[in-house]
Amino acid sequence: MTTAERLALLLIEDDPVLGPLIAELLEPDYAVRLAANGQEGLHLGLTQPWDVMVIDRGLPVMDGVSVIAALRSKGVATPILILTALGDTDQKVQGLDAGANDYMTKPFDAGELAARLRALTRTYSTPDDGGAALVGIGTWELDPASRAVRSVYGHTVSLTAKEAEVLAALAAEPGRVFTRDELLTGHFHPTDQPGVIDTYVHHLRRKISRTVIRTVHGVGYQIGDPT
Amino acid sequence: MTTAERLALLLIEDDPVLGPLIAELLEPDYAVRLAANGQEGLHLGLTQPWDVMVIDRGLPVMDGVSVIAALRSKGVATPILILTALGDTDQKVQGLDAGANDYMTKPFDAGELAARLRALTRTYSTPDDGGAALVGIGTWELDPASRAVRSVYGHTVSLTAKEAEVLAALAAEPGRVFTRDELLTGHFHPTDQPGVIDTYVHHLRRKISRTVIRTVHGVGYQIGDPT
DNA sequence: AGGCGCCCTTAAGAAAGGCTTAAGAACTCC
DNA sequence: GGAGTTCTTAAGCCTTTCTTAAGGGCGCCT
Repeated sequence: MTTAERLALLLIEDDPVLGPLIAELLEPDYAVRLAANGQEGLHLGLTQPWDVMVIDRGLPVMDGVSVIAALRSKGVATPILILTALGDTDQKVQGLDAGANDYMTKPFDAGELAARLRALTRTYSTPDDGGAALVGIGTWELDPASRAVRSVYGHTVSLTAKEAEVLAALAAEPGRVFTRDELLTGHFHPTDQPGVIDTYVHHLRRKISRTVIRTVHGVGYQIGDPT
Repeated sequence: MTTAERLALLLIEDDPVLGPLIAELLEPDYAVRLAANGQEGLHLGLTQPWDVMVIDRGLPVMDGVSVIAALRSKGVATPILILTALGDTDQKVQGLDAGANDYMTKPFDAGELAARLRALTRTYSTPDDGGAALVGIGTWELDPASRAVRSVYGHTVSLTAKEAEVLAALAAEPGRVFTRDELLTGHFHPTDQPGVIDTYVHHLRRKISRTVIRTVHGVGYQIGDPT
């Protein structure tokens, strides 16, 4: 397989025509899961790790903005692009206020959507001299000091101490593969099982993005570009 | 984790139809507690921390304006929006005079109510020339220097010395996370336990707003968003 | 294609930390 | 000196976080 693994994308769109259409449009580049209503989408968003979400604003029963607010309040920091048929400024502000990372109005250009999604899922890390590091994921940025993941719009989602330790350790040297034991030393109790790391990696993937941390089978974990 | 947790809203409304209706309307965005009369509402308002209150003007037994006046006299500065069926100017002035921060007449537009509540609960911090910082919540402004919370309508609610010290320390550097020990040094007796801080934080939350001060689990407290 | 590890995911108990309350001490202001 | 605040402490309860473990799924190698 020469192609890199496709990113997991959660699409929440109730329109029976537009939903499958967008899904098909994105399928070549993303593993798309379509949720037809807000409740189903919220549940999927909370329980599985995703790389990015595309959410319709005008959903029946549970509004898109409410879904985003609920996800963010539960500590999910995954990048979200919100779609709407209406384009006035108030709604744009409201969507971004609720915790969206980007915003597009229908009808939209397929190329632009693809470009915006690429921007949201682009990861980069800038190692710091002090050992701390700012890790960037699309419009998100991790601040190790306050253990918070912050978007450029000012919304923050906080990590727990251990989650932040694992992420910081990996981010300190982007590209390097760490074994579980290496990630344990210095930060965790001497008695901890290497399996603890697996759990925190899972937490981080669910909270931020499925692909922030790459698994190197038989060795350990890695962050940053695998070039 | 939690940043963007839902805000706690106290709704005091005696109408058996309108009360639950408004509550349901706001539930997606707020954790709503409905009080069916002024006495119950006043008690809840005094004993628990809230982010915002919506109070009906025409309550039986204890009038909405009286409830507001009582809350303010006890040092509660939480933003209050007062609702009424009657829209003449006198009553509007009376409500605001009593200490309300905003005013709406029934029947009202759900979107407008939501917008006004957002405005009342929006927090911001503005660094002062002198190095101190002002923390704003809706139409309130907290001035750590003079230990007072002042509304644009001229009402003030005062804090105690220790409450103001904690607030001032946190507000001096918005976004920075302070440990309990850092908050103790310089201002408190050398013998004081770090747990004192917890108590004052609780006081500030009850008096002003549940979310002015954010807890960073295992580390300390933080004010404002590091924008 | 099959077997063998490794990894993912979940759930649940344990531990730690924070919240809330109440009550006595200290302080202020008449 | 007395009444009313304000300050401080501490204890119990509650929430969050940490840790372990086990089952199922998936990738890798022969």
